[in-house]
Amino acid sequence: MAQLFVCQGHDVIPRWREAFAEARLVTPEQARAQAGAGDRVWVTSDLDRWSGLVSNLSRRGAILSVLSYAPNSLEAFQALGAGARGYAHVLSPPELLRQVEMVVTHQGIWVWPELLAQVVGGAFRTLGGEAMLQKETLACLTEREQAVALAVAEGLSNKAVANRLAITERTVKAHLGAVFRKLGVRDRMQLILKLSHQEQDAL
Amino acid sequence: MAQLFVCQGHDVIPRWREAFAEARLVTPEQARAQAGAGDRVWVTSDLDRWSGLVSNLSRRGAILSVLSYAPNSLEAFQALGAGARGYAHVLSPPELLRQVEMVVTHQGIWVWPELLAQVVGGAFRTLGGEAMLQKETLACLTEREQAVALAVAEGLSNKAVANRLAITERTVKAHLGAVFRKLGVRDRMQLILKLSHQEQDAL
DNA sequence: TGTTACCCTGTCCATCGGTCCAATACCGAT
DNA sequence: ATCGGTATTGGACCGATGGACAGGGTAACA
Repeated sequence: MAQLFVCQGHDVIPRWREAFAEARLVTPEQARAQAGAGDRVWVTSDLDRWSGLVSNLSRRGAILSVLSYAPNSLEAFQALGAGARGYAHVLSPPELLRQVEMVVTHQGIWVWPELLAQVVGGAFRTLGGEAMLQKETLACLTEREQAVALAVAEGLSNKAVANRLAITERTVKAHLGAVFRKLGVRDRMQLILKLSHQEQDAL
Repeated sequence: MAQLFVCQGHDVIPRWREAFAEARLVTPEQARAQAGAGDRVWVTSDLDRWSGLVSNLSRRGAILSVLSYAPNSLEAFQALGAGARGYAHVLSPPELLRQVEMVVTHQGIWVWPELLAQVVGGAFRTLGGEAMLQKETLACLTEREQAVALAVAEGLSNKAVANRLAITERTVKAHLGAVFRKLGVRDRMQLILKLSHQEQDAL
């Protein structure tokens, strides 16, 4: 469970060593070579292709946090989208870094406090809008059919939907068949498109 | 620093007491009366006006987590938008509940794992960073793989893609396999979800 | 009581989808 | 000229999917 700080060496942050005595400073290349599952890896967003590094290491099971000199919401979502679980200022005090580390090691998300409101608020508005569009097409479905349709629209397999709704896979198929018939689609792929993106349903 | 579980009493979850020995079960009214700054409050989403309760208590400094019998992205955003910091299944095992508690008390966000991708993705789209991210994901594909990926993202079957591109269905499978590998997705549904929010600008 | 709608389950079967094993050919780079 | 990447196929395997057919149960309603 190594604690790795990825940087180019041009600016070593003493706060990092204060926060984690056992921290190791490594180059991006060393990080790619050494980081494994469970390692806590900290990446500064001034590195070249930092998001690629983040997604690479996070896919390998490492726990990523991104540190930025100028935190902003877009970069925050780039970080989270790439698989990072933490996003904070690069000069955060040691106590804060330890707090971030505590959160991310427990499967949590830690975002720079000033951005948290936009993160949640903005996301909620879009989801609300999408929900309105979905409501129309879902209106003609029964409650259970809607649950199945929405689960399928998330990319789940029939087995996964059955597991989530605590019913058999066969029942999922039955509901799904009804959904296809009512919405006039042929398969789950077109259902996903219909629910996730309304405007082009000329199929 | 009380640990309060808000419920109507009709279904007391023993896991809650397993997770937190000092937990107190309270009604929504009791919660409004007793909860104060620093208290950890757990609310089930089957309560009437649960989101109002959540926003009320969170404004008073309590640390809110929402527990749902059927977690879904819309409800997750409602919860986060109302000020909750945690969102999990109501039947989560005690270890998971303690993990959530650990995260939220350290200023973190904890979201039911299956919803995390959507939470991040939905919020990212809000800020208009979608097109850039999509171009980045398509950039690592060859010209032919992009054509196949985009056709599949329209909901076409392998056979239909083969007809459009004037190649064999077998070849479509080959390209598609490469696309899955490079983009780190498991099947065509994940691919659709990854690409369905852009199109129109890559051809 | 019969009807209707919804929810749940089962079996059978044809097709589709994804991955494994190959192979051939083109083209640029070393 | 050999090597690596890309594009193109083939076959085979097996799980996932969707449709057809055939039921079970509950609840509301005339």
